[in-house]
Amino acid sequence: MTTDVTEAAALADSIRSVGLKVTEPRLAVLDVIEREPHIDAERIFRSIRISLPGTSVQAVHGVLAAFSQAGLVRRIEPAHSPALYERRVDDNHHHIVCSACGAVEDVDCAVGHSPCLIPSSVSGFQIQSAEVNFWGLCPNCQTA
Amino acid sequence: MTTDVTEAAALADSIRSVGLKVTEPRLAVLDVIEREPHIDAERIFRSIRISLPGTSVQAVHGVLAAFSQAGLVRRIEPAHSPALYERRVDDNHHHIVCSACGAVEDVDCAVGHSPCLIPSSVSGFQIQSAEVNFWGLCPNCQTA
DNA sequence: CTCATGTTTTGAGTCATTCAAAATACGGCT
DNA sequence: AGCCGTATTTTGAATGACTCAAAACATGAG
Repeated sequence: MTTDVTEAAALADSIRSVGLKVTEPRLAVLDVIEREPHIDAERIFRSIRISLPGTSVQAVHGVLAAFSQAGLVRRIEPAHSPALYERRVDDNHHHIVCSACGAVEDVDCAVGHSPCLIPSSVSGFQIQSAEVNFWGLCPNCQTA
Repeated sequence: MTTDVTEAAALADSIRSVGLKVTEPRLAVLDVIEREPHIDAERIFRSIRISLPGTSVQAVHGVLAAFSQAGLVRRIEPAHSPALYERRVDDNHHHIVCSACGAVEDVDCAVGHSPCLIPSSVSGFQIQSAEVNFWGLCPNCQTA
């Protein structure tokens, strides 16, 4: 549950490496995201408030905004869900969401790197990125 | 700007065909979505309030909820945008959004019907649908 | 150790949407 | 053609997720 010293140092290093100051709230937030990917701001807040009694949800949003902008975490926004955050940031992977319980898992695209991500007609658009979300039932919800 | 009689009748028919009652607000909303796809609730409201002075945004949301549930319109929720509505509902097409101005265009997947939409590993999920959003710059925003 | 600047706190406000109760209108039936 | 039950809209309030702003505070460069 608790982070050991070397782990904390690693987190601090990643924060410093993107040019941000290392603070308690930032360490705590990054730690939670690392431990539980695809988590939303509210749940991050509930997770860190035990060790950081003075924190607020707004503070968490502030930290997350800084992290996202710095490229330290990725923010995903599946339909019908608040924004979720994860640390896998450099590979363009996608997600599968359980339409029943909301569980989220990472998915690598089947056809290689980004093949079907070059659509036939783009109406003159200059494509920058693609976002793919699968919807389905997770193993648990299939039986229930 | 105004809908002629046969057009109105066609709209009424599609509404009836999904088992919903035909009302002024519903006709107006469906008409606007047909005329301007990828429009949000607020803009639909502003568009119909001229001919329907008594309407409210909540009413529009009500109509849209009924339409979506009945499968008459499709609701899409791109990141950083309110929900958008469109009438193309039976083909699984995707969208490209301008990251500068928010313009949205339809996109058919390049590799056929839904090829890369079968991811390699699905963690035991039973896939129901896939949602693909491209992000880029529209022709206008490329020059500016 | 000190201080400027970056962060967090605190509190309020916004946007998109939903909920609930009362008023109203659609359309099947006579 | 008119009536009535029920679906729909109106009206008003409330929610969830997030943003904004000012004041208090902490980090880390010097």
